[in-house]
Amino acid sequence: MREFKRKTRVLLVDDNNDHVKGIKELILLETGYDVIGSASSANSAVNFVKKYNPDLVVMDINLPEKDGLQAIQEINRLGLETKFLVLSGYDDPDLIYRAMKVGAKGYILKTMSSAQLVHGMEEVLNGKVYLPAVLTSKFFDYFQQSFREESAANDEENLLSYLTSREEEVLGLLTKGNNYKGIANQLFISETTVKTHVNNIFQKLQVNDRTQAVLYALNNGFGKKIKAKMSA
Amino acid sequence: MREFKRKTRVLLVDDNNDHVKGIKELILLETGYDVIGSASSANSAVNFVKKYNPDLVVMDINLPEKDGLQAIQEINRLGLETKFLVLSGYDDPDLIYRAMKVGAKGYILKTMSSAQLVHGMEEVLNGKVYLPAVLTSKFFDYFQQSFREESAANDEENLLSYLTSREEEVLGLLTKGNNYKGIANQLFISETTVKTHVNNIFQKLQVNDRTQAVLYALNNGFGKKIKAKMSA
DNA sequence: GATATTCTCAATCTATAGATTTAGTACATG
DNA sequence: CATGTACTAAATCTATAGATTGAGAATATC
Repeated sequence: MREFKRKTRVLLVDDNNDHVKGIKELILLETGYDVIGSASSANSAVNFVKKYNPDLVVMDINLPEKDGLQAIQEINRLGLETKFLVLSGYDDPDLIYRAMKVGAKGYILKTMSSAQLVHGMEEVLNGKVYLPAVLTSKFFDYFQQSFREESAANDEENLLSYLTSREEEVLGLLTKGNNYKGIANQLFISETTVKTHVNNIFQKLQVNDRTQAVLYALNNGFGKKIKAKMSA
Repeated sequence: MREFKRKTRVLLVDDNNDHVKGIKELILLETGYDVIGSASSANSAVNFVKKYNPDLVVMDINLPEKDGLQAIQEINRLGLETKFLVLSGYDDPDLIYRAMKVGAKGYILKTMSSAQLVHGMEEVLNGKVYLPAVLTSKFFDYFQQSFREESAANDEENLLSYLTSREEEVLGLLTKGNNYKGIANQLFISETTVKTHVNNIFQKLQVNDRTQAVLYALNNGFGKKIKAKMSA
């Protein structure tokens, strides 16, 4: 049986033409890869993928106008098998987190070696996630921090705990976008009573209007429950 | 200056006594480690940490009654510097995800080599996250899946995309709880102009008031966009 | 150079939100 | 049974939100 492997079709996305050239040359040194195009904006990247369905997109995420993460998200919604390897100049935990969140399969820095880039491409194409150890640590710093803050916010002094059950009920309807009349109808009480409750809620949450009350509620775990699962 | 490095104090948590013995012997083969105790339940692990404040906890998460993840969470709330390396028999993406979520710094399988265990311990103690490539992939499978489901619901036609950049700016301030006056002051425009923008926002988002607009924004990914940074 | 969009603002009007005071009922607790 | 709290409600008032119309300036598009 003859060895006949279709070349991997790659799209490069970067708004800097020199970068595109450099990376392209680098990739073409490897057998098995074809750079079938390049794009310098998120929109053109999306259009290119729609037309030519590359196997892999190597992309910078710092693009003019719309950023690369949005492009990844849009393309992923198309339901294709496109893999994304982010090639970024930044190692912010926040950026890494958001890239992985929207569905990137790998993230490497422009300062990393070309061997690492090629290795990352291979891993990603094999269905794995490629995130160098340094970046993995940064990702988890951010990931775990977000949960620490969440549980810290729930602790401390949560003003929501001072609400009576009726007030909680009213606040719940506020967070659904109801006005006084809507709440009154749903709770079978008068509009003035609702106003009284809402005013008391404002006092307790130390806010001035319903929008702030709703924001306080959402930011402080109102309505959130811990889903406890049994472990194996 | 004399080389004098304090030994790393390790707590082992596993409900199987044979496992504890085996791991303990393994660790003690390494210089620099002291196994200062072992626990066979989540509660006794928590109590042990409170009393003896180990540097590292190597733990199985499959424990009777309360599971190891809860123990990690409880201990992390104490505000100590305790590092956790999960040593599990299972490689479920869900388990890995939850372990990392509650603050584990590493996760390795019992089937992995002792060299890998020791390496993981070192990495974790150095403040890094240790997650073997196979498990990293599993973690991200789960992680990304959870967002795919979320964005599938939010997607379809996102009305936020019809907003002009100025309207986005105004909506951003609305989601901070500002009233007309506050927005006008911050954008250096008149209050009536703000009202015009807000009205246009309502039209485009098909809502009736600011609370609904804010809720729509928050539920449809507003603000989850990249804060554009200058590229190198 | 005509057209469309965006951003700006005023003026005016109505509707709703929010503040405040007072008060009746119910219920629990000491 | 006196006291405190939660829930209900009315009345009244002010402040803010929101709808609508019209219009000038800037910029981009064709």
